[in-house]
Amino acid sequence: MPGRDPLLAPRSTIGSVAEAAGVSRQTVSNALNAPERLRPETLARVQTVIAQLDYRPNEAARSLRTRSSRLIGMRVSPVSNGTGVLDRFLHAMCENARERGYAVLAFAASNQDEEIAAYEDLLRRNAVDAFALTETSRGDPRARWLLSHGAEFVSFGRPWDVYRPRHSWVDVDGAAGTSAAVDHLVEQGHRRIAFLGWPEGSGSGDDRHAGWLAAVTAHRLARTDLVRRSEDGIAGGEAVAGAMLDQRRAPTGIVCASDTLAVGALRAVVERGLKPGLDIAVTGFDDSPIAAAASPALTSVRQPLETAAATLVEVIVEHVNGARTAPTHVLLPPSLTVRPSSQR
Amino acid sequence: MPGRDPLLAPRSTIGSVAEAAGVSRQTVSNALNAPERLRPETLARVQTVIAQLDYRPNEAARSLRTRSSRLIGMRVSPVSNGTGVLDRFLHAMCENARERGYAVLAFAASNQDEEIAAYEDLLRRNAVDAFALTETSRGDPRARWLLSHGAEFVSFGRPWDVYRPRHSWVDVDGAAGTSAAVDHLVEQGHRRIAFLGWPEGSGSGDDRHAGWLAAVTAHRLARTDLVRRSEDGIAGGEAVAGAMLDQRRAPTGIVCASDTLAVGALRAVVERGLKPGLDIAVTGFDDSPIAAAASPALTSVRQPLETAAATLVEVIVEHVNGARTAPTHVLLPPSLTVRPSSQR
DNA sequence: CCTATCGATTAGAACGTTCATATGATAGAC
DNA sequence: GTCTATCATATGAACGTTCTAATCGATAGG
Repeated sequence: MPGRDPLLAPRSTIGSVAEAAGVSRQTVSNALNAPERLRPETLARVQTVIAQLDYRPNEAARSLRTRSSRLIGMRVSPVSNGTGVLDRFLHAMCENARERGYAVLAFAASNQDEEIAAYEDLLRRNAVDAFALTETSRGDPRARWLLSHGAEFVSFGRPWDVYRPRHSWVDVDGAAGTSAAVDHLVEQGHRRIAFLGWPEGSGSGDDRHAGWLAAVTAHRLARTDLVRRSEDGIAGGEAVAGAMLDQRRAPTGIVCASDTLAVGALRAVVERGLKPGLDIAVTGFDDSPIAAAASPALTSVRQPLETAAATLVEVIVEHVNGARTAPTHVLLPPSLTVRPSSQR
Repeated sequence: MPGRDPLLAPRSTIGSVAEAAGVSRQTVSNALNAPERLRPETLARVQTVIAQLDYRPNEAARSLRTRSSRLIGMRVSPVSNGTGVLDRFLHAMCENARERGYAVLAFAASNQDEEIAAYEDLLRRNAVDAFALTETSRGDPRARWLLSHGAEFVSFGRPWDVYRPRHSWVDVDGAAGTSAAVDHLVEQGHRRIAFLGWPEGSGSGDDRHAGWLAAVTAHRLARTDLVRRSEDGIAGGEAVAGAMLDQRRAPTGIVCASDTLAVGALRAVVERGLKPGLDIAVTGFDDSPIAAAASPALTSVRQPLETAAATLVEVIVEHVNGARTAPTHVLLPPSLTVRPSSQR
């Protein structure tokens, strides 16, 4: 750590390093960017001086010359839904980006139009090299815009309405998650297993429903009268799950599309004097903090966000530096965090 | 929106705008940065051309020349404690930064040493203009390092161990929050009100305890045997609150230093066959998603994070552009979100 | 009418890096 | 011994902006 105040001390540049090492600026540049071009002894000498002066290349100058900022743009959502999924994802993105010499530029936008305007602004200003797209939806205009403007990006989430997407994506297999939840409930001896999800039309919501349906079919279980839908929210989950518990052939297990719906379902179970876990098993999705805080603690599908972010950063960086051109699609399996809400 | 692919089309520069408008580059620069220097008709002409070509200044070139990146660095925490406080804060930072032409560079660091190394790296690379410091603690080495290296920064959180800090900070008055919680419980008719907090030594934890103590004293309530401490966590809160409920003169209200502890306390209440809200009132801190999801929903102290972020960005930007030199200290009052856990 | 002052605009350099190309040295082939 | 190929390093230009200082024209004062 240098003892000098960097604002008062004259900053070291590639020129001062070159002078001190008795080589040209280009040789210093090569020492950093293409060390194999230097004779070992020259390399060692330059590296010593770099270390002594604690030199770091000026990012703006590098960026101006190479037209690359080594920044990945990512919108941070205005509506925090409380699951913390995107925050975990953002953190993992930062870690992985850092390992590759990149950083993450976080920006806010209150809707998709504003987000696209921010894309355009950041691109034209040469402020970012690429974007990470999150919260993809059906008919998402953002991917279309980025594609038509030749911008580099990778989405976290599949483009649900495109058969053969021309851009890379990384996603978690939500259907596998709800299937695993059904499998787990079957192991616990349940035979009537319901699905509590969101209104039809959302890509990930329909995917989670499909996973339930596939598993229930594979286990040859009943599936009529066992699907209910509600907007995300505790109150909605409570109402809809309650109605289902009151029906003639009530389920003994409820697989939910979110932790919030699952907490609502748990409330409905308790209100009716039933024992959650013992009488009625409930599972959630995302393994958010409220899953661990619920009473009883909630079994939940956990997304491998760290792996997803690592993959996404890797693909983005390779797209940016040209090492990868073809669209890449990666689907990761989630895991099930088992807690008392589904155990007898 | 331009119909052209920005990667294929030749990008417009300040030079192409100048040519098209029949003025010099500097005049275009002035049109953007000091419009008052231009004759109104010249300004209008240049602005028209800028709009036609949809010109945006290259950020790297600007940054190189002015030595300012218009980026605010902020570490995103590796350990997400699940409250979502810092995520709400980050989002609010992004929004306010954007309004002032700044953006937020998010970076990861797994401990304070690594965080300081990241500061040094970003500063020497001229990658950021300033930092927002979060999660301040007693004996925090980060502020000292930044001060001694002449870096601009504002901390979210007071430096608890410094009498007259030489840097600006913005914070939320945690003591006022726990005081408000006590006042509220008194209004609900409670007389024995306990405090459930963290082990002594953390700045914000001690502050929250002080607020409880002040309010309890002001109301002339008992305070012996009414303070318990535990590491943050549901299990810890449950154990410690349970022990307190079992004691001879048990409290009827429990003010907690976090939502997690409060959820634990609620469990202890329910386990003993007592009615939360009716028999024993519980309050949390941070109004995190688990407060709304708890059963019964948890009364909690809510921090004005949006205001805090707006203030912090304003102070940072003024420090950076020299409009403010003296350290500024802003303490914001929190509010109490009242829910069933504290109501009869 | 000459000069001083002021406002609007321009010219050229500078920021610190990397790119494309040139140079010099060394070694191998004939 | 010269010619070529190859490797290591150096040279000068370029990236796109803003800074400093200069220029030009108009207005006012003597």
